[in-house]
Amino acid sequence: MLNRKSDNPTPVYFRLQSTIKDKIESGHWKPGDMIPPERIFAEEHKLSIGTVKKAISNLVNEGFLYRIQGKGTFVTGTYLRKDKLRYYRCFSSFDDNEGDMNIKLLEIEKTKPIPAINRLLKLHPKSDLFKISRLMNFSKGPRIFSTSYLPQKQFKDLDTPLFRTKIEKIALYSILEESYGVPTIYNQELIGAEGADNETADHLKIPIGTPLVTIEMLSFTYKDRPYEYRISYCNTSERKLFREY
Amino acid sequence: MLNRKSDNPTPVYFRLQSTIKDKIESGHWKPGDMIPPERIFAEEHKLSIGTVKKAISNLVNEGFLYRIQGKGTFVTGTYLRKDKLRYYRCFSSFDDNEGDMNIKLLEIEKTKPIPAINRLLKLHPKSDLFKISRLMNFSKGPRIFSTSYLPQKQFKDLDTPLFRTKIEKIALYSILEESYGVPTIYNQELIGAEGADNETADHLKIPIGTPLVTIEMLSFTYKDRPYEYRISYCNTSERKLFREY
DNA sequence: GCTCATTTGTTCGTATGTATC
DNA sequence: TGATACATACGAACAAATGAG
Repeated sequence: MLNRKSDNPTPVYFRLQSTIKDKIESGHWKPGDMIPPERIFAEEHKLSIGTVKKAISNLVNEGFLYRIQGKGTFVTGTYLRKDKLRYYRCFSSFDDNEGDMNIKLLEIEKTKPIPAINRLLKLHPKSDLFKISRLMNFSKGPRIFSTSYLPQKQFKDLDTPLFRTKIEKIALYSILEESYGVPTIYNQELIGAEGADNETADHLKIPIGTPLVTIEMLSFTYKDRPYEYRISYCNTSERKLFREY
Repeated sequence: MLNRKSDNPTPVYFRLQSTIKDKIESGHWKPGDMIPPERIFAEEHKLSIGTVKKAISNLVNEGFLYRIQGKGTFVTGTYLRKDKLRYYRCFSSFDDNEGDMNIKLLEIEKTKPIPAINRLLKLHPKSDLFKISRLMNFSKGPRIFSTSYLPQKQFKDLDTPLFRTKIEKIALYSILEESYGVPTIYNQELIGAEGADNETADHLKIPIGTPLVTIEMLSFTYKDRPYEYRISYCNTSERKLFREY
């Protein structure tokens, strides 16, 4: 079955990796699921245990799986990649501690397509969107005003009361993963600075024109599929945005 | 020598990893150097080749080494980690191409200690610094004004004419690695927004008060030792700063 | 262009240790 | 305690790339 020679120079362990990754990306195995033990893979594909170990440990390194000795091998969800993926943390200096944050949902509504955003999300030009506006508060008041756009078709029912209450308590990416099986694999960002406009100044309780950091974020799930476009306006007068890489 | 049992539960391959890493971090093997072949490690430490392979491939995954089939195993320099470490790229939109950049050296001089910076660089409060000011130009003019501070003691002769000409042609981190054996392992950043002050506005040829992205960066080499503090002011009106993670 | 020694890459298989339930 | 699952370690055989001669 999975055998070398013939005319395919791809290593066996690599092809096994691909078949496992496919089952994850197709949703056959979901975040948190236990996949079959190494022994089973070895028997089914007539491979040595070492080759199976290599395939799995590569997927562990790539972040798709994690292993617990004595228990099994499991599919990684976003929450486990969080260290790498978590959005900006807020610090007042390099040696500061991170501040606490809470989220207020301002609005969640269905909107008509927005050409530039539909294009970024690789959607049909006529696909409708969800628009979610939120305010992030730190100790001394509102600091980040963000608006997210998601495909309506992919995330039905996101505007029901159930989700509205969840959104203030659980990170948006957790909801999308748990309820829709869409884990976050990576993000892209464009960062700029702008003076606060009327609406943003109002939300953040600052004078119009105050310099803000703008972060446009595009989030991707399996197979490089974008699923959220977000633009955030950050008041960094008290706390700046921290990143390590 | 490297043997299990006794009363040390640490895996053998892990201890071999540590001894190799030590030789790299102490400068015994420098970026670009070839380390001894697997066979030698196996013989010297009386280990099987598989165990040596595991230790080395872990260090490859951690980014300390890279291997070329048929040639050998080599110590990684910053230039090979560049994909992960390179500073912000400039894009006008998510699907844009990266713009070209050139660097102009404004000034390189010796300065007295600056308490806040000496503390961040973990230097003695009386250690003198180098101050390097540069201007990054993109197609449509100057866009980033940055000032770096480095320990004078660690980077002697950085203000000689030889380095002055190099700094405009080669990235600063390459110079520090090649001439002083200081590769970059990771960076920390604090990001904020500010209105341009007098001096910065002058350099970037923009009105005073124009919103700019400020990036404070702390660069680390082996063993979590900071070696550079840099503050950059970025005019993002044409091109924003791009990151993927 | 070819051969050969060297070095890493792949795959196999076995035995034993250790964590979980 | 036993069954199960992953972890460590050993070692052999062959493949594939590199570079020197």
